This record gives sequence, structure tokens and C-alpha cells, in this order.
Amino acid sequence: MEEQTHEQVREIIASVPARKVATYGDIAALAGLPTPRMVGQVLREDGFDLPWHRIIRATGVPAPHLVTEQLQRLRAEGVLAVNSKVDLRRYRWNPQF
DNA sequence: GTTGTGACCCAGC
DNA sequence: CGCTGGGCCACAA
Repeated sequence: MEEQTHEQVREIIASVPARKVATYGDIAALAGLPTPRMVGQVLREDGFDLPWHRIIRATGVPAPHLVTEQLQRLRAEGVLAVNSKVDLRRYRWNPQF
């Protein structure tokens, strides 16, 4: 991974407002990454000090190992999940608006 | 070189 | 709704 892209991803994730969520695909697109997998890779290494709980899959369900923790944190921000799924139409973050 | 693995996504059935 | 297969890219063995 190139340093700059790595940094870019961190910036974008850090800029996601509370009470909103973004998908891996969204972040990847904004960062100009070829595949969303890279987003996960960055988070695995450097995600500890970022709002990683606001990053979820395109389906609305967080990554498998974090589901519990993540939904709990989101719930604390007012983002409610139904059947372990977040309502993307409602909470998805769109940079323009 | 190849193979396996992973905080993923989408089209098709 | 859900499952499957293919595509994707970086990294380690």
C-alpha cells in the first residue's frame, strides 16, 4: 500500500460524522481505491484510533467478528440496528449533504 | 513463481 | 429474502 492512499483512507473515515455510517465500498470509492478490501486492510492495521464502528458492509451488517461491539457503539450514538442490520437508506453518509 | 487468506461487492439464480 | 461464484488487491509463507 502506498502511504498517501493509506493516509487518505484514514482522513475520510475520520471525517464521517457521528450518527452516520459509511460502507467499505463508499470509503474505497472516495479514496480512489480499486477494491474495498483495502479499506478493511487499513483498518486492521491503523483503525484503533478511528471511528471504525461507523464503517459497515454494503448489506448494513458490520464485519463478523465485530458485530456485537460495533452495533453497541452505534446504538450509543443513536444509530439503531434492526436484526443486526443498520438501515442504510437512513444512516448512510453522503459527503455532499 | 503459486497459494491461501481476508474488517469486501455484485450479479444471478 | 438467502446462497454461490467470480472478481478484486495486498501480504505472507
